[in-house]
Amino acid sequence: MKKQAVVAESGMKAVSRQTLGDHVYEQVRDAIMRGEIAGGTEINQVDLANRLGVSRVPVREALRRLQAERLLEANPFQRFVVTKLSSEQVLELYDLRAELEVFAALRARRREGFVENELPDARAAAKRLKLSMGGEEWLQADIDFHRAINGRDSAVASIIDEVRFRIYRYLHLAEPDPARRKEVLVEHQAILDAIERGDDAEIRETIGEHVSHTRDRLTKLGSDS
Amino acid sequence: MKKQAVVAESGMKAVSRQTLGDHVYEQVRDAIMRGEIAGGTEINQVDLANRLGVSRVPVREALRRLQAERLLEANPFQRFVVTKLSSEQVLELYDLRAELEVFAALRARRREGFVENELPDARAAAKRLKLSMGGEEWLQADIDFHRAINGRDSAVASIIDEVRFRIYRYLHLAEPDPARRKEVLVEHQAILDAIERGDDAEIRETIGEHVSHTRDRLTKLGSDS
DNA sequence: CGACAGGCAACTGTATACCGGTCTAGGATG
DNA sequence: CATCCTAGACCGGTATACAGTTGCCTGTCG
Repeated sequence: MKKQAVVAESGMKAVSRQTLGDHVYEQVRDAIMRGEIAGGTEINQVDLANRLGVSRVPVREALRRLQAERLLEANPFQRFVVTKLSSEQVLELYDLRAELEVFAALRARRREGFVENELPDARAAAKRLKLSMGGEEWLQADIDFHRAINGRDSAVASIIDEVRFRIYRYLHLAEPDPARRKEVLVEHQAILDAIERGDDAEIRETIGEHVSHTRDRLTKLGSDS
Repeated sequence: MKKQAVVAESGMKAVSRQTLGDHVYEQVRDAIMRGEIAGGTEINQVDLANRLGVSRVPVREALRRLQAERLLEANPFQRFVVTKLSSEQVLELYDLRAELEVFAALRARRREGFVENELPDARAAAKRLKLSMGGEEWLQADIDFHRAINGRDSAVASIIDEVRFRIYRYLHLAEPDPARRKEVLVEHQAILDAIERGDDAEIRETIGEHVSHTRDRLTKLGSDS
């Protein structure tokens, strides 16, 4: 337990350090997103701290952050609980995300340097998607794709991320189907083309298509918590 | 300093307790929103803890929450800094809020019980606005109005709140002008009418008007941090 | 046999003391 | 004058302690 202030010793480029709190935050967030911790689960701080080999303080800070992002709720008697979304809420957030993605894409395209920086990244992510049709990498590539067309480090992009975090584990259910994945590739390409062409209406339409298709799948998967 | 776990002794209805961390969170958040702590200001945890009469632990938790909401920025081993937004960022967030408000209003109106619950609240808030043309209460009434038409406890509403928190202190500048306030009243009434009538296009338009007017004022106020 | 009071264990929120790491202002040094 | 160095100031993190809640377990009593 004497591993205090662990500094990433990689290159001389990684300026941004990570605190233990950051680490805990990511671990828990990812576990929730992957669905490894079911909605409604209570979180035991001491247990979590032990499991991650840290003390309660960084754990609590991480949990507070997750609370602020609404991945956790504080239940009546001050216990953190993994937020459980009703299917209505999932759909609401999903629609919201669609709205935000369109908004972000339209703005990103107009930004200085988008064509030189983000667009190639989006293309690369689309390519990676094509390559990993069945693999683990698929979801990450999907995320990267959307992040690229949202315009990185814009305010909207960070909010989209937040929404994504909240619904990710429910989306999970809708995606692994190979047939659907093939469709996704086509839809992504359509979005890319639209952005490349710079046609606002077309951007709006293609993103809308993409999102509403996934939405339909979510709806079909029915209404368990 | 023996005021631990202070329970609200009001009715037997107030189930939710407030932790000291909640208190710190609100204090700091409101101070930032009111512009009492300028953007770029560094925050000293010990100092803040002393000033509020609590220990460092709840302070740190509160700051982490504010970090998650992007009212503060943190780099490890440096101080928390009050986020400073460029005028572009303010405008981006403002446009985003417009988008979100329309989205939220359209959805809220369709919801069961909206006409019976939120709509009257919106009317009441509009009335309070009319009464407090110059007063302190104005801003609170404005907030209440928007919250009501956003549909309380929807997911979108909470995100709108978050956006509002971030830009509030900049909006501040645009509003106190009496002439503008009179306009706001008219615009609010138009929104209310549109919602009451349930005409989607009109809702979209009236909210868009309202928001873009404020936006214009923000733009005119120029680009200081 | 069931209801109920008391007690105990498990947790949380908070406080306090303390440590090592990091950043920075300002003085010493060349 | 630029550069280096150093002494706080401050932060992230650990360990520990303690009060207040809650839920559960249990023994008692009707």
